[in-house]
Amino acid sequence: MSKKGTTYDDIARYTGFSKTTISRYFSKPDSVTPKNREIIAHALDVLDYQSNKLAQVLAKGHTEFIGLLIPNLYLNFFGEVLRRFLGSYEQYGYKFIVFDGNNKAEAERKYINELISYNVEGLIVLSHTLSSFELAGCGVPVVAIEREDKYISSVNTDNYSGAVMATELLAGSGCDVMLHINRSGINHDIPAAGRIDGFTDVCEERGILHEVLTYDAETDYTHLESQILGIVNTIEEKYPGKVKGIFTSSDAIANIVINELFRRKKDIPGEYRIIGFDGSPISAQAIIPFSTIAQQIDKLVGSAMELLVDQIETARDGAPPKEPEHLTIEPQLIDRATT
Amino acid sequence: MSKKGTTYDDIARYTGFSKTTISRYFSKPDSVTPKNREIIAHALDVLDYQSNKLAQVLAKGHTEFIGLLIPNLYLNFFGEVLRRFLGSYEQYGYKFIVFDGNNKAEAERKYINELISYNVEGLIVLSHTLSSFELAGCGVPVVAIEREDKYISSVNTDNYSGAVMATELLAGSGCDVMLHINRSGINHDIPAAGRIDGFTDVCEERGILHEVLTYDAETDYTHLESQILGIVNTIEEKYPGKVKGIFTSSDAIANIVINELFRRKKDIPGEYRIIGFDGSPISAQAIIPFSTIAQQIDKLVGSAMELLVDQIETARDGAPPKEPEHLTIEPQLIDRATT
DNA sequence: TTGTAAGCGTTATCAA
DNA sequence: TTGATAACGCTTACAA
Repeated sequence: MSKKGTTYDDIARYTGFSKTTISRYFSKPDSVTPKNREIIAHALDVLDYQSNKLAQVLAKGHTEFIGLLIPNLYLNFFGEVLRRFLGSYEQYGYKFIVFDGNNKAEAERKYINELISYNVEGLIVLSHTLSSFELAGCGVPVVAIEREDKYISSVNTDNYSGAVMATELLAGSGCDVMLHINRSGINHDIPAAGRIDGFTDVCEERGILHEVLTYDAETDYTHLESQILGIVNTIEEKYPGKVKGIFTSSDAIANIVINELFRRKKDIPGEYRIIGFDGSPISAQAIIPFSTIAQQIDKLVGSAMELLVDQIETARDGAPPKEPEHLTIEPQLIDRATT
Repeated sequence: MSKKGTTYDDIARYTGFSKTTISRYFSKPDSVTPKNREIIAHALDVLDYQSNKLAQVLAKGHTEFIGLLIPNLYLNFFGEVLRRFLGSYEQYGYKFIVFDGNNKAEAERKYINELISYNVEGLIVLSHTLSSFELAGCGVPVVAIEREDKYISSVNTDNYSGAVMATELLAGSGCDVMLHINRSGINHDIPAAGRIDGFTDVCEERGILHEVLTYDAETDYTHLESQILGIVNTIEEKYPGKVKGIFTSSDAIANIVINELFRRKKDIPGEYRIIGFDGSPISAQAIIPFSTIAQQIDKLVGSAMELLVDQIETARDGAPPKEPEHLTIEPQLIDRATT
């Protein structure tokens, strides 16, 4: 360290005490006489002491670091999640080392290794590139959020129940046909698959005409937009004159749909009724603030931290790891002008 | 550490070499015979060795940690900035410990102390709560982005030139009156003040009727929106029938203005011409994708990293800190349908 | 209440 | 090419 670097040794020399006493001044102040405490406090001040957590960590064994693996920050959802985790510092005292894996498996493996070698005590994983099986074997507690989670603990939004709420809201208002827009090739083991199932189940139960329309994994916004505009065309052509209820798998998509319908001067919520998913800011900032199924991000994050901290603490005690635990957070219906 | 924790000692014992040789195997492989290298490699594999960077750091003195202090992640700008910093890992190898100070000075001080005690080698500061004077005294190199920067190095968008571009674009298209919307009480020592100056200077130079309209620091989106809607009313009442050029200090505000004017079926870009600032996604996703002055976030971040890494390296050599350096990045005009 | 000494997992400096 | 040995800054028995 080329920095100042006042150490316990310096304080000890300056005060005439031993290193141990200085250490105890911090860890067990009561075991030092008030008078000596003052002496040490003074020395600390004079020598401008800055604690060195890293040395502390090495000696003691826990870093209070948590590794955070996110897929991107472009989507508001992940930014919001990250913000809550960072904010949890006040409550839990864990610091976060964040990596953006960019959906590249090799990169994510590398980052996990980096994280492990910095002795992170746990991992929060939001990216979906690596299998939970692989993650389970990385040597530290792992908690997943909204991703495939067979072999690791996780916290997920109850996507199925959210989809049911959305679909029932639309169905209840008497739509002639129900449409759901989602990405193609959604695998059944990821939580978000519940959005499709919930939609389909409600429609079938009620015997309403319905269809799931899909788009390919987007490369960027323009690509996504052009695909969605294509879907809007399809809908217009296929269901003219009918009252259409549209449930989109994200707010970003709902926004594109609403913009286009608004430009075409369609009647919302007369001919079209629309509801998104996520509860991201765009739902409130769109040309028509729209209804959405809001994920309770604070609860997702809060539960994830509780799960992880609990596992970290049992790991510290040398106890064997517990069975993976899966928590579920209910989403909330935000009813706005589009339904 | 309750974890596996294979160490050089274990490898040494297993192979019959000394700790030193194991260390050298990693740092100077050439100084170990190929044959012995194989032996060690094999032991590493068998014992499932995971390197311990923390111990390495303690011994060698640099952490390759950079502390990042951001004001929030709600604004897309900061999320995007964070994303680029995280992405710079590939190039520079620095890890980031991120804190969200939430604009609370006490919290930020505390976080800086935390960061220092984790031996971060440098600090990137985007939050604007603490003075650059205070930051300059924190003992490690600091680089600021888009904030007051008198006593520390910094990278800023050329806000003045961006405002000039925006204003000239509007003025050149023949507006009767020019309006600029910005927050009230902008201090003159922050870079963003250039947005007002650029606007005013161009208008005065060209002798165009102009006005700066301000709103109070927002508490949340709804609060901001209601203030902006008030401003839109003012504009409508004050300048009926005139061709109005509006330059807003952010894309978020431009979006609110455009939504409202669109709802009121105003002619854009006939009666109203609008340009935002930032280049955030909303400018492309709005009901009318709008013109904006885009900050080149990749360049801001790239330059900040170069500045900081340079300072970190001179600090490692024990050299005295250099004079603060101030870099400026030109923003880019994105010309869309609203101008 | 205080001090001694060993240890945490590396790297660095000498010798051999 | 390899190995002792002493750091790095702190914690933690165990003694005093």
